[in-house]
Amino acid sequence: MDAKTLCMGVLMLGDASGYEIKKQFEEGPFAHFHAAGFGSIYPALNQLLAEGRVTCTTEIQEGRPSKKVYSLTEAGREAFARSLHREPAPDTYRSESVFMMFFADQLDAAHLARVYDGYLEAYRAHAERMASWDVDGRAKGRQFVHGLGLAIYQTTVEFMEANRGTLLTESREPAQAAE
Amino acid sequence: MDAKTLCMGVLMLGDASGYEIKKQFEEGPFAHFHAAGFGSIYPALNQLLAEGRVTCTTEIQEGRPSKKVYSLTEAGREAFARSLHREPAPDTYRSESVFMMFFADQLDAAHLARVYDGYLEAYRAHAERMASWDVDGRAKGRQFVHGLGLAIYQTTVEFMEANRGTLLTESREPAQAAE
DNA sequence: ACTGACATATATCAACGTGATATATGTCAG
DNA sequence: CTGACATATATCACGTTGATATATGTCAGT
Repeated sequence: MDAKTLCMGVLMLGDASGYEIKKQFEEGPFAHFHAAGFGSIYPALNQLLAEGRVTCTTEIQEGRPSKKVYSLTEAGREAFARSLHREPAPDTYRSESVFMMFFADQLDAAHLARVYDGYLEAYRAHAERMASWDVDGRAKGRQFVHGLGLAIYQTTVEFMEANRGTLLTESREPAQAAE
Repeated sequence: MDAKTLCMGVLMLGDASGYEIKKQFEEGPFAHFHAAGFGSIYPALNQLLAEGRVTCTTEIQEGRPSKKVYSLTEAGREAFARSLHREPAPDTYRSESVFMMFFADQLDAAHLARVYDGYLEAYRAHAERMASWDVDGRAKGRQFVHGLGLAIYQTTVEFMEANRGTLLTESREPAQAAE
């Protein structure tokens, strides 16, 4: 999915600046199944502007730098709908942490414990944050995606809590406290 | 994780050609948590060769094109161990299908059903393929990663089977047979 | 009053990876 | 003998990633 479609998707939920779009991919409803950085968002917004798919208004704020707020045009909504009807590319999932856990035998016990507990903690935080969202009254697609993401996060946390002992050799060395 | 480390990881399990390394990321034990294409594998192998981390032997085969089989050197094994002890980058997961499902309201019923069932079928196939692997006697990291991947695939399949009706409007239109 | 840490905000760029394409050998079914 | 498929290596345009630069303003500590 190209950055332009991703930006249009966020703008379908409401007007936003480049900075706010990035936050949607970090903390918002898209966070668990897609990402985007400034390096792709800003060029994408400029292209969308040149193509007439968004309009841009500079908003002067008090106590903060000004921001450029982008808004989808009718042409933008149509282009987005067309993008949604293409064939989806296969999922990609990449985890350096899991790659490391795969080679647990080659790892220092302390490093393995740090990676493991860091990973578990990150997923626990994701699961808790998602569980706290209220999706009542939202579009059914959004509710479905929320439920699916939550189920996957919870499964991961449960599996890792249940199998921690099988991977980490419970040593009494001072490698215990995760940094 | 850079392509060089990924290639070294595969070579830790045994000598392989570039083509075989790619297959490991498509069908092998790494398939569900990392990917790599020819465009990154071949340059990575050439760099590893130049750095003395692998050796290369051309194997002439009957009934098939010759292949270049790569083998880790001691320096390669050490470099790999160092890579494993760096801080892991956060996971990235990206799914165009889930992005589309998020916007279910904006989709044709036929397209939505096709995306949904295609996705479910793909995950069912992954789950079945992984369930058929025998990991007894393998390294404990490998067993752990296998169990985690399987749990996630199964959760996804179960969630999608249980919630299909909530997202797809069960119409009696001829949009039924998925292409 | 000053410092450092943090949050908001836009923008750019080298380095890297993706996905498509080219090339070549050989099998197998129709 | 044609087309589809699998094996096998290689390259390249394009887009993304992750780091860096720039700037404004708040807040807590010294």
